[in-house]
Amino acid sequence: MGSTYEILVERLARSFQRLVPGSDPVLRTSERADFQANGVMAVAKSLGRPPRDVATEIAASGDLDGVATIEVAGPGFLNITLDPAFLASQLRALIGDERLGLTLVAPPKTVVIDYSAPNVAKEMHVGHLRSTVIGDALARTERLVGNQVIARNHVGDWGTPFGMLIEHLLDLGEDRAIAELSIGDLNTFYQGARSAFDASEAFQRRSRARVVLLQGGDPETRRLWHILVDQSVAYFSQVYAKLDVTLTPDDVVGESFYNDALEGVVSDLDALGLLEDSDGARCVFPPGFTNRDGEPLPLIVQKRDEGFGYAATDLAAVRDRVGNLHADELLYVVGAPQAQHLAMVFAVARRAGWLPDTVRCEHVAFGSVLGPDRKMYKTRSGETVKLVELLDEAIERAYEALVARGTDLDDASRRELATQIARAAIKYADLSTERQRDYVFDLNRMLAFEGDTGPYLQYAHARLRSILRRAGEVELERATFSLENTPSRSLALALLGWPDAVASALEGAAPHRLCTYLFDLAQRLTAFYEACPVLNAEGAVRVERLALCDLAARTLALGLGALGIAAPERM
RNA sequence: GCGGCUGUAGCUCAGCGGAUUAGAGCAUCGGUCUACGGAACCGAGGGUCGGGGGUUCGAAUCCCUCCAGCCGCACCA
Repeated sequence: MGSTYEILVERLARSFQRLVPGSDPVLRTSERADFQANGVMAVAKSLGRPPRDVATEIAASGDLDGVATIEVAGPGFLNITLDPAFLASQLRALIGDERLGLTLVAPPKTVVIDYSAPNVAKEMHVGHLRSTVIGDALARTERLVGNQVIARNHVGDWGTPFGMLIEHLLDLGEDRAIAELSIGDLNTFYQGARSAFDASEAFQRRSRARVVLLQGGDPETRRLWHILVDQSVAYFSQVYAKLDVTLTPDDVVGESFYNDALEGVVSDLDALGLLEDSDGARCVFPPGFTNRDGEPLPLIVQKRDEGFGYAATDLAAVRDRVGNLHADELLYVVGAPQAQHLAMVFAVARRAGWLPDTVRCEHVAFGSVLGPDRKMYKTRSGETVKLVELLDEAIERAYEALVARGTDLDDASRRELATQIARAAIKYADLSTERQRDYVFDLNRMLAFEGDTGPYLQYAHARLRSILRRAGEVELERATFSLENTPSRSLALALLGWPDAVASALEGAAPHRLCTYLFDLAQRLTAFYEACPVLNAEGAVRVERLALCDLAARTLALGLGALGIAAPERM
């Protein structure tokens, strides 16, 4: 069974397609009725008939009998109002349904999501926030609808900087280096390597020689490299735990993983006749890409020095994900500046036959996190801001707010709650605006308990839970859903829209649509509280109102969960 | 120069597969109620939807053009 919206579309489409095959009712929610269908005008146009005439015919078709009534309005809109009995039965069906009407994808798809991607031996900073948070929300939402998610944390664990990093590790001594890395002091380590490299030509020579050893597979060098990787991955895991992100060390499949596949990428492209030599570099020139002189733009897979560019790695990753992991969908949660590069990689992969048209492949691009000055978010001294420090500050502020409010929690619980609120604040602020936009990082606004914020939604949920706790045991199955007034009916309609909100968020890889839905739900709740006292009501009315509260609470919890945000019982 | 993204109320943002009076939050102003959790609710003011053209009965939404900001445009990933 589909959502209420889907049922309406399906039934309306019968009339529409009888008139014009392939036409769409263009069904939307409406302020004037429960739904409105805007597709009549287009149909009337192609038929050359007056729109109102066509609308009247569709209204009289009986397609919505037993479900809703249709009223013709304005130039030819169909205003649709659900029959009370149908509405009630739709709501009753949600009571025993853990997923609240959300149907599982059948058969499940395999979705590979590439996100987070920090660099080994480098601090995680705000630049990684968006990829991590958006990617994790998409992963959770995909799992919620039954898809199999394979997370790929494409960490930067290879390349010329590793010569320098390994030499620095040796200079520090293994023990000291490990100590520095294990406490997450990656900035100090990296900057130490950097300044040694900048200061000493001898160090530079050693670094270059070390790169050669690393690439040549020298066992001792590989061992040292592994130390860097393992320590970093352990640190990343701590950050993910603090953020409540589902990535694990198993999801780390770094650049180095593809090393053995790179030669194959080049030789296969060559065999396909796609490879061209340009200034000594081996390139593919996908159509439609030009450089600043209007000449074809190359995707460089092998550099003049025989080294492989990251395009080769990305192509190998596509092959692995499609060929070995059998992905039905590839999502790359990567910043907008990479748009051209990824578009070229995808284009080449398609041409090479490594990325069939049946596989959805999308660059889930996002804008930057800005500081108060609307420039890239940096510290006053111009350095990047550590992700953990950002989170710690948010936790501290949330904690203080809880203290000031005087909640009767023990300190450990208060800590935990503050952590949940802080995560909610930061994640929701990131997820709730349209991905492609830049947004200004403003803890005050994010942590506010009013307005369109994560904490507000958590609060809306906690408030419902409080009511439900006080109500005690109630047989919600007995709810009749008579929906006696506008606020309760409006709330009910929102509850029925949950599956559509999830579908829409997944379709556009757009978590903000889910945010918008949840915030709208929370707002309808406040209107509902005003008009419908719950605990003071009696009999069937009380049961119905409690049932609405229960459905709303569960919808909020499920929705927040899909975003990676906890829904605490009390606040 | 070419390409991409962004430009909607004082501020932060939805809406952009065209459709009935352009929505929300914050802020401002004015109200409500011994509160099922006042971290509340109700109401008001506030917008040439960056500018200009075009398509259409109808455009914030589609097309063209211009302006502004950010980003990308061959061997660092």
